[in-house]
Amino acid sequence: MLLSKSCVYGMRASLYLASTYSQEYTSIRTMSEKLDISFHFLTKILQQLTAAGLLESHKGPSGGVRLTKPAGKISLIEIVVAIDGPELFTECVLGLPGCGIEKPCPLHEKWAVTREHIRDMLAGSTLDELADKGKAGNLRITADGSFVWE
Amino acid sequence: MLLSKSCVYGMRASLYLASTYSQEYTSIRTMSEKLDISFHFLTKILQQLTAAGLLESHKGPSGGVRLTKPAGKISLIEIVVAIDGPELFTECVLGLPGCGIEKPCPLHEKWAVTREHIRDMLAGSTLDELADKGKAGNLRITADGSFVWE
DNA sequence: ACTATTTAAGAGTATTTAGTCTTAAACTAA
DNA sequence: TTAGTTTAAGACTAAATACTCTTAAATAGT
Repeated sequence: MLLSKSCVYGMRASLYLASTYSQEYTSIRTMSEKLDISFHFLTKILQQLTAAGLLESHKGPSGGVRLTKPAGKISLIEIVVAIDGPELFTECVLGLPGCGIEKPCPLHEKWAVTREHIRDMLAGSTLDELADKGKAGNLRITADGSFVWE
Repeated sequence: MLLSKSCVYGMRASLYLASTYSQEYTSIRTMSEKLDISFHFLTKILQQLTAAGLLESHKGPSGGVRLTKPAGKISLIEIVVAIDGPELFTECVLGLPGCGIEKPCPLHEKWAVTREHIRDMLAGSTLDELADKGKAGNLRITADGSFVWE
């Protein structure tokens, strides 16, 4: 699996937030229900995004979370790095510690190219671009396709 | 992590076998020591490659495993699919079941391109190409770099 | 036949990831 | 100030992955 489940859930929730265009806080409970993700688990994941500065949260009634930046300024790679860490883009595909120019593995060069391709794909995908595309085509972000963009 | 540890170990062992150019069986014990991989764990992994038809094994004294095809005819993708399965190349990056042309996720198209890039990289890397490169540059296939190509 | 060697197979353990549950703390509104 | 709502945090459980150990089966050499 390329990305952890936590990471994928974080991406889906971020897309949800991007789709609301709202300055208001969105409650995690609401998101968990619409996205069909366990509330407590989603809470933990969004705490990571909050700690990373991608979201800000507010407690109490009418509290919740919201993006700290315009959705057009947030790309998927920020979410991936915040949750899964930078390892995908820094580590050897054979898992060899310190694999680099000095003493590379046989796959080092090819993997470096592929890795950059993955990074570019994620860095070139902003939340608002994907949310707009999702809205326009009523695309799926839940397993059963039940999610309705607003 | 892109590939499981089992998969990475299977790749390293396959590179080892490719580097020996040998028609003989190589014992798993020897490989486990030179590659610094737990013997029993490596045995299990190589059983998967044997079941997939990439290796053939022989029991008893002077037994072991060997490639069933010339190393130039085996590419990394065969090892990846044999051990990690085809999911990396078939599944949605957001983990949505049945994500496809009919009802895709917002990342579907971009991921399809990236996925093919990864597949091409693995399909275009044969064991003998990598083993030759490893030998020529004394490249690393163990964590401590202690492995010596023969 | 017997013994040593080697892979096969299955049970068992450890670690990581995924997910749940409970309590605390912050906040809003009445 | 009290009650209800919401995120924060930590302990806990479940499942998947990673790894270990034991026994069986096959084989080769004596």
